[in-house]
Amino acid sequence: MRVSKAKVAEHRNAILESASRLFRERGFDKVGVAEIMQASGLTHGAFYGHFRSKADLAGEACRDACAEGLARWKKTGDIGAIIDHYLSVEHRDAPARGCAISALAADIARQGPEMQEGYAEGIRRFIATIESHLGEADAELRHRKAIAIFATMSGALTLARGIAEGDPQLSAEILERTRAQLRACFGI
Amino acid sequence: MRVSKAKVAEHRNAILESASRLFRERGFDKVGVAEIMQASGLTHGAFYGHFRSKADLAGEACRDACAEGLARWKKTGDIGAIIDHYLSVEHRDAPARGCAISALAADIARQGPEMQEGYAEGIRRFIATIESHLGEADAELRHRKAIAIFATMSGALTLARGIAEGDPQLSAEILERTRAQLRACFGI
DNA sequence: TGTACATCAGTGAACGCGCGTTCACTGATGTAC
DNA sequence: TGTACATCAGTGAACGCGCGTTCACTGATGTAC
Repeated sequence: MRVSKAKVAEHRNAILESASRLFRERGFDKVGVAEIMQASGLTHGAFYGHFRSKADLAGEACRDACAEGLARWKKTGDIGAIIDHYLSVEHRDAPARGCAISALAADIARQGPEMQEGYAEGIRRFIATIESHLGEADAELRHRKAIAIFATMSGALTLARGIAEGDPQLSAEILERTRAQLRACFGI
Repeated sequence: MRVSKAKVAEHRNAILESASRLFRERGFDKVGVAEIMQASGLTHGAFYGHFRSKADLAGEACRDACAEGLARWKKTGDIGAIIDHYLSVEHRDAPARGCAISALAADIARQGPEMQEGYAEGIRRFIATIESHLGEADAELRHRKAIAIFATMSGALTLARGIAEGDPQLSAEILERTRAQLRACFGI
């Protein structure tokens, strides 16, 4: 049955939110259209009234998740606090509400260039945000440092997540040591 | 038709090799049993004479790929050379023959603890190998540095791979800047 | 060494399953009068 | 404002497809004599 225009917009947002959450949690391929729609309180058939395809939704959900993460970073304001949260056990265990870049990296690498472009834009913005928080005067050096910091953060998080259940001790150690090393290396 | 014992061993090795290569290239879920068997010169039906399941093969292939990478690192002997190769465009574009930790991280995170354990063991060994190449005298600090270096390397490679097609310029930049920053930071 | 037979690796058809996607239908919404 | 009708968001059955896995069969290998 037909629903009001306000409801349509609500439903679209619900689908995007569910997808953004579920994709980060389990990856594009492990989440079905039907599951996303159920999580949104709808049936699978209604999906194609909102999005052209699952891939189309993935692109939008990815962009949304990036924007959400950036907004949180910008609100925090302090690079030390950002790193501490990023490399925390809490962030490791809650990918659904965490950094999209880290959670979706592997999935994106296997998508087409179109989708990678949006993702690259996200990476650029995250790096720029780190840059804006660094005390380094030399712009060139500041850029280089920001790239390395982001690579280190996302790398450590990915490693920690990969063994969170299989070797929780090493997982926590990677997060903790990387945090300490980043602080020491960049005087944060 | 029955084949000789030597052939059986050959076939098993061929399956492991194909799987190790294909899994790193495209991930566990994007490679089918039939494709692996075809790449090994066999038909899909013969698979279950060699392995209990696809998951079973994934575990063995992952262990093999880790061992292969470690052997290469140990042969290189110089941490600067290891980093330069790891963060090269060549390595980025050849995941099939590259570091298994980086290529399989996302897949492993979604597997059971059993598989994660073998993977964690691989990470430990890679970190230990980096440690053995560092000039740092303090053991504690050496360990910390090795963890951070490995996190940085794998993180930068993952980011670079995620946007290799969508933004090749940023992709190459991430590799290059991270290389320079690692050398500067750790005096390599 | 030669022969007869049991073993078993490999083949290819078939199975059940879940997936993305389509579509005829339903009934509430929005609109024209 | 009230009514009659066109619109269209949502439903749920159905589709085709590819996947992991099973299994009856084949025929070369390995073995017992």
